Amino acid sequence: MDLTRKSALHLDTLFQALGDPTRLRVLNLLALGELCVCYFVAILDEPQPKISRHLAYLRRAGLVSGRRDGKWIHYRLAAPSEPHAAKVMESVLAALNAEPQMQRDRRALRSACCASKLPAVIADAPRPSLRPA
Amino acid sequence: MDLTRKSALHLDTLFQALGDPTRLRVLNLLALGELCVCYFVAILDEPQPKISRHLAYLRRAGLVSGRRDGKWIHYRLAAPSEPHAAKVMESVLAALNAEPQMQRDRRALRSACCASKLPAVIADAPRPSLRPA
DNA sequence: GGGTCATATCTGTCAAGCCGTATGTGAAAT
DNA sequence: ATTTCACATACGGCTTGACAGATATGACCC
Repeated sequence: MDLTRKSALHLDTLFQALGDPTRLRVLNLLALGELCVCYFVAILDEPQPKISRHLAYLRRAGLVSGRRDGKWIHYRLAAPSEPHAAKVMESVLAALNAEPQMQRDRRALRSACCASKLPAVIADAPRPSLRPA
Repeated sequence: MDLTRKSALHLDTLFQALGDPTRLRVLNLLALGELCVCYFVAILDEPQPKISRHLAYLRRAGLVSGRRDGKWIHYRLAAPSEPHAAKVMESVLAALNAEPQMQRDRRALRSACCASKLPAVIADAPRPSLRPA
């Protein structure tokens, strides 16, 4: 499996990748910093195969890249190389920031991260280091 | 038929609407000003039903609105009401501006507009008044 | 080695999207 | 009234995408 990002990112394929609510929720969380898969599963409360499929889609579209770390795979945002596309992504993340659902997700991630006792699914996973609010 | 724009424009549906090359080409031309359908057909060199279908899609997504004028129907961009979504659209149009294909389309429209002799398909249509370059 | 955990992929099903072709509609012209 | 013009929509076929559920991979631990 190739965990690095793929490709050219023509604008229409970029938008296809953005055209799904689950993928937007994933990107929204990634804006806070690198995360491993189990965090998406826990925070978004979706089945693991569903999360993995959407991550693979985002990877093929070149929007995220993954890095293996023992049992875990950490994903991070991959800024598009084309500067205008990067600008678009910037405004997209800003727009996500304003949505109530996305704000809830971010809050959930932040509090899960600092909690003394974690839910079982992510108890052993390496703690992400989130961007400061 | 309802030619006005529709609706709520949640971000994922916005991006679904942007996820097709023909629709991006249509939006790119509309950035120059209001246009009637036959101009899209002529400039993009695509069959008329195909253009109409994509215009209907954009209309349902709330990105364009139409106005009847005798036999012709003029379409224009409809800026999203939500300010962050409007920002996104702004950066999208800027990104389109940078693509060679889109630049070709715009040049083709500009020269078609000022030509003394028009192709038959748009010869009788009202001349659009484009934004200055 | 086997077992377990985190993650990825396969399988089958269903809805949605895109296309070309054919046909419908509404306004103008004859 | 019939025709014509500009545009919209309906129909059928093909492709893509989303999902749930089951299974495979790859790293770690015993």
